[in-house]
Amino acid sequence: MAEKLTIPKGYRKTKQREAILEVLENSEFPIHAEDIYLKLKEKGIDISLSTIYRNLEMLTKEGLVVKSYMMNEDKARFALPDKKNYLVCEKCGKIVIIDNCPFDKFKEELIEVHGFEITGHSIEVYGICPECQKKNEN
Amino acid sequence: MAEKLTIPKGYRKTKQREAILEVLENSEFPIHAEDIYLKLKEKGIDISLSTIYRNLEMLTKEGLVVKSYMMNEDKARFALPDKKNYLVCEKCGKIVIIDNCPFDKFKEELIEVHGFEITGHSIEVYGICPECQKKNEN
DNA sequence: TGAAAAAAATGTAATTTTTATTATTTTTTG
DNA sequence: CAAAAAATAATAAAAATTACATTTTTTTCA
Repeated sequence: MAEKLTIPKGYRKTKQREAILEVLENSEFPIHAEDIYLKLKEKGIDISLSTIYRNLEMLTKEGLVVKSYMMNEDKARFALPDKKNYLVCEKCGKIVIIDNCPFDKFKEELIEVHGFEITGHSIEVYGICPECQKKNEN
Repeated sequence: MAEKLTIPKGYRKTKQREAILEVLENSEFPIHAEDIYLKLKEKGIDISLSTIYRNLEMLTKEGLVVKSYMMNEDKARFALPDKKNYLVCEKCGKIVIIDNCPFDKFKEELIEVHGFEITGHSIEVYGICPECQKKNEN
């Protein structure tokens, strides 16, 4: 469970906004706008999909949320920044977060070679998870 | 300039298919389906957008092409696999390919920790390119 | 506390990207 | 060259996202 996030300064605290953040906090991996919509529906919170999109856009701009796309999917996923590097199983679709991100070790090298001032990154790795490997052994 | 690609076995050789591959070969970085459409229009090659999408889907499935999404864009980009790791400038949008991909060094570590059989990956790094850094010094 | 003003939320419609469909054309093969 | 298979173009349809006009909620401050 992640620590409690707060709505960025200059934005109002609303039920919907807090509810969206809560779903993202409790999610293990990047999810679609519609997943948030359905999760809130389940909880009895009535919210419109466009409100979710609008808030996700704001949260992304403010840096609280990271937007990403998964291989062969045509819709965006959203997650807190600590969940932006992940492994995806090509067979079952399982997503596993890479939490000790290997990236930092390369950062210096990249800065040197390309001169970029690096502000962020995202890594997606695809493959076959241990469970699906076992299934294929039959 | 990359080496000449061939249409995968079991598929027919058509003008359109070859033209799409040529555009991808000559492209420095991942591009949109519509970019391909416009480039071919320029060259006087008449092709329909759906043909481009259909072929990109096939080429992606066959592993000749990699599909990716860029930060804050809602449409897919396509490129040959050697161009799938890149730096994006947040200011001017410039894209620079990372060609000596640092990823391989971590592969072993990831396999050990998560047990995945890794088949591929893509890395997007965002930041500010040297030129935009200079502009901001004013 | 209670308007008035400001900001945010809503539902719907519109837009954009991508896919499916179908009739036609092109390529392959013998 | 003719038949069969595959690919294409054009169009329509579907899916994801954004824009718009209006309503609701929150804030402000007298």
